[in-house]
Amino acid sequence: MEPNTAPLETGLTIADAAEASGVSVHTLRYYERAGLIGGVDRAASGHRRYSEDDLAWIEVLRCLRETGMPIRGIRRYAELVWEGEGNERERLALLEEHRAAVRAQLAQVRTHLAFVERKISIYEEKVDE
Amino acid sequence: MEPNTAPLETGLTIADAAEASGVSVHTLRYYERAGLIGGVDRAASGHRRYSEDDLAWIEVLRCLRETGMPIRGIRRYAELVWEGEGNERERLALLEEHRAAVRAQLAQVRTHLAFVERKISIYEEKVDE
DNA sequence: CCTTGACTTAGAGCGCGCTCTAATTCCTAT
DNA sequence: ATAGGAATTAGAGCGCGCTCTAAGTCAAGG
Repeated sequence: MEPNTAPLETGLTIADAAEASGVSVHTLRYYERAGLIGGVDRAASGHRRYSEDDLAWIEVLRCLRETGMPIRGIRRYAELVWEGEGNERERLALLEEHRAAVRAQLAQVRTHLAFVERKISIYEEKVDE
Repeated sequence: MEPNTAPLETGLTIADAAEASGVSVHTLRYYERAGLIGGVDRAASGHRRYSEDDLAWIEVLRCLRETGMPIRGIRRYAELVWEGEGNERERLALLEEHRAAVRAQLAQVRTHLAFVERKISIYEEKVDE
C-alpha cells in the first residue's frame, strides 16, 4: 500500500525505482537478467531494494541506450566497470567508439532531416496558394 | 525473330536499382509488398524495371526511414502521394509531425551524447596519469 | 483466517524491419 | 540443347528490445 515505509530497509522498491528512473519494472528486471545491472540489494523478503548508486547507474544505461548502444555493448561496458579499476583504457575505447557512431548517425539524420524540410517547404508553398 | 515494336527495356533491373539506391534487392521487394513502392514497370518477362522516378522515390523512402519514420507512416504518405493532387495539406501535416518527432529525438540524443562525452573526458583524465 | 496486492521467477510472446529460402521461370551464351 | 545466372513469388526466419504471463511467495489489513 504505502510505497516507501521501510525504516530499516533502505532503498527503493522496484516500482519506485521504475518511477524514479523512467524505466519500466519489466525492463529493470530484464536489464538485470541481461547483465546490465548487478549487485542490487535484497530485502529479507527477497525483494529488490535500489540504492542511489543503482539509480545513477540506471541513468548511465539510459544515456547509452537512448544514444543507440546495443544491449551487448552496454553489457561489455558494465562488465568492465564491475571488474574494477585498471581497465579505464578499455572503457574509454568503448565509449569513444560509441561516440563516433552516435556522431555519424547524428550527421546522417541531420542530412536526411534537411531533405524532409525541403519537401515541407515545397508543400507549404503549394498549400499557400 | 519478330520485330520488337517498342523495346520497353528502358529501366534498371532490380539488382541495378538496389546498387544505385543503396537498398538491398530483398528490401526493395519487401517495400513493394509493404505498400511503400508501387507502379514499377515490368519487362515482358515479368521482371521489374526501375525508372528514374522510381529511384527518386526510393531516395525519399530512405530519408524517411533513416530519420526513423516507421513503415506504417511511410505507407500512409505513399498512399497520399498516389492519390494525386488535392491532399497536400495532409502530406504536409504528416511530414511536419515527423519533423517534430525527429527534432525531439535529435535533441534527446544530443543531451545523452553530452553525458557520454563528459564520461569520456573523465576517463581521459584518469588514463592520462 | 482470508483476501489483497506488490513482489519473485522462468520463460513465452510480440512488433518491427528486414533477410532469407524454396520452388520456379526466364534469358543468354556456348 | 543445355547450363548458368538472374529474376519471380509466397512465406518462413531472425535479431533486437522489450513486454507480458503464469505460478508462486510474502506481508499487512479487515
